[in-house]
Amino acid sequence: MARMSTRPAQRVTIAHVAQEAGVSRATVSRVMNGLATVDPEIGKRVREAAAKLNYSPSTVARSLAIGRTQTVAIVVPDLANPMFQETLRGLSRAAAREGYRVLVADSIENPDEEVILAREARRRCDALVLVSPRMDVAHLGELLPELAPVVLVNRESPVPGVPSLAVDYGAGIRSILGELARLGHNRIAYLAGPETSHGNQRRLDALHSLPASAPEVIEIPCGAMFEDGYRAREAVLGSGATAAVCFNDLVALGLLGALHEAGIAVPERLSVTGFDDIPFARFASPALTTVSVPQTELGEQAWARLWDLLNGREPEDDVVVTPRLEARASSGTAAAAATSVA
Amino acid sequence: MARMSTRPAQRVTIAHVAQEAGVSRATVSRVMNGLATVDPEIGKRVREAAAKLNYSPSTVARSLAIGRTQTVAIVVPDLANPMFQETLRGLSRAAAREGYRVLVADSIENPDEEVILAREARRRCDALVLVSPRMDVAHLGELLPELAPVVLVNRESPVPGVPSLAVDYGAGIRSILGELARLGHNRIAYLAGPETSHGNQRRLDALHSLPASAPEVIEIPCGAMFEDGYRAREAVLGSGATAAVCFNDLVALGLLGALHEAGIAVPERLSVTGFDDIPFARFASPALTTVSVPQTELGEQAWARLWDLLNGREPEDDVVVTPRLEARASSGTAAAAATSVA
DNA sequence: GGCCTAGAAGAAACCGATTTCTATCCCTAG
DNA sequence: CTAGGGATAGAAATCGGTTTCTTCTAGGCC
Repeated sequence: MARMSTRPAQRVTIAHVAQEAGVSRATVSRVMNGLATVDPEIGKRVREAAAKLNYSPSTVARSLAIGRTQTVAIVVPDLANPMFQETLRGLSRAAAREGYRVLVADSIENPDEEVILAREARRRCDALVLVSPRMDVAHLGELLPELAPVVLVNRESPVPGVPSLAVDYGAGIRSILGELARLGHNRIAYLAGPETSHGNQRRLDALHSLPASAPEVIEIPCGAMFEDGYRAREAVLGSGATAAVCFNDLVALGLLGALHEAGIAVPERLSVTGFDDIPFARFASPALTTVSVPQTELGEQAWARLWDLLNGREPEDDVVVTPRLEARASSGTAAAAATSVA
Repeated sequence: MARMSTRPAQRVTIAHVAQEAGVSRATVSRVMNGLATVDPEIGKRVREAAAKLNYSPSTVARSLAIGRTQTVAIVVPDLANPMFQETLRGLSRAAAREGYRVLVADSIENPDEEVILAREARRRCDALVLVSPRMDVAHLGELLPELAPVVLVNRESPVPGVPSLAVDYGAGIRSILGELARLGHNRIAYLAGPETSHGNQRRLDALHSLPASAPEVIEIPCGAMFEDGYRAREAVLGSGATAAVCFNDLVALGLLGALHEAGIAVPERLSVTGFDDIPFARFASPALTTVSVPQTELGEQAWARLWDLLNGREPEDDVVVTPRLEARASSGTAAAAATSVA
């Protein structure tokens, strides 16, 4: 049987080591944790016994005894999204420096599942990071206290004492629109994100409260993924807009791909902008004009807040990140684009 | 104190619920797990007590008692790499269907750290997935038995009984070279990946064992990331090659970006190919010619193997995926490109 | 009506660590 | 010479569940 060769030996516990070394379990524990003063001779004997038996302590038993798992969970709406991957990475690397590990839970854009997942994930871990929760504010307000310690990313906290690292989506949208206005665009298409997305709501709020002098904005329902942007080409072209402001970079890149296939010059006939500044944005051709959200850093900041909370310290103040405009080649002056209007 | 509002109430244990319902802890456990036959009246009382106290069982204690954590770990060399993100996603979603969660560990391309991480991660979880381990084959062979149940992704297993999901990198490279040869290229640059990457070794092996009729290959040290490809432009142009075969899609896209900035036409003056077919490849402009590795599916397959192992079943046979050529717009016929040679 | 059995719930052991409490030993100081 | 004190290591309680074993009750059958 091939499997036999890989079957691990019967688990070695602290009791086995204690017996082998001829000491009590307490002493083994002390030696393994380098605690108290233990006779060097005994310490040596214990370590040798542990090595001989290839002992490795049970993390689960240890967690139960000390009341900590040294693990935090992160709940994201969609693991396929580069933004959430960045947050995960930032969190994971920052937490690792403190010896903590990260458990991931992917709600697959399902707000109900999200609530269940968050509860369940929290029970397994010492703390929780909720990224862009899709649940409505009522659920969120109800849930947060029982999830504490918890940190919100990409959304404001409705509960005092729950730190949040938010992004000023409105400012981001306004800086993009400002840039496009400067370039002479006065008819702009907005490719909207998922309706459940809090970030999309904020972008829409910003669009709806623009001064009268701002460019006209046509809203086109779209989505959050490549494919959504790719499929939106005709809707955008049909709108007569000279620029397309996309919900995020993925949508923008999808649209760019579709435009390229149709031989439509960017930015000559249509300017395209994204949101987030994912790593690919800079390397797209044409390089994508977008606003940068330092998502990796938000992941690291989330860890810093959690670490404060876990140590009973008052966490640092909430942060509202203002995205920075990254004007690149995919946006240009609104020129003869009007010819595409009927 | 703002923090007070978020401090969770003293943990509610099964003993509290038992007392509240006036039954034993054993009965509460039976009710919570829907086991055995419990008097409906008592069941109701227990459930009410649990609800009233807002009881949620300790996963840690439960794990210790039943000897399972319902968690698996995945160790990747670099969380920033879309390929590994895909594997993670496939694994996470497949495991979730069985009620399992995933712990991530990022070795940041450090083979020593990788060994430590793998051991540590395994202790916390029921099983382990090692993705593209960078450690040498001796370490790997030594480590795998003690990590079992474990599954390898992107690398063959040197230990019988440890399932592996490998990619036939050689076949991938050969199909790319075949396509380029067909297009008339006879001087090709290979932008090599990290030296510790097993996948890179395999690609090199394939390149070194080509028939004499194959195109000439110039090897250029590069890397695995965007930036590496971006920086490689001059080396590629200086080599006089008419096509650049890149270690992976990231490198290819970085190179494409650099070429675009320099106004060098792709594929007219230089054909560029990638490896992996990450989601962005199709949407790049020009769309990237590459070979597809179904990494999400490998993640799902990894879960299937682990699930078999966890249930004492013989896992399905190892898989060696042959990447499929995706000929797109970034490769074309080798034409007047020879003019770039001195 | 009495005996046997099945079923339901409690008591207690267990999972594998940590940690408090206690007992012992040895050394020093009065 | 003995009481006090500090250092070590063992015994036992604890963490919060699960599960085996035991007890008790009630129902069925002769």
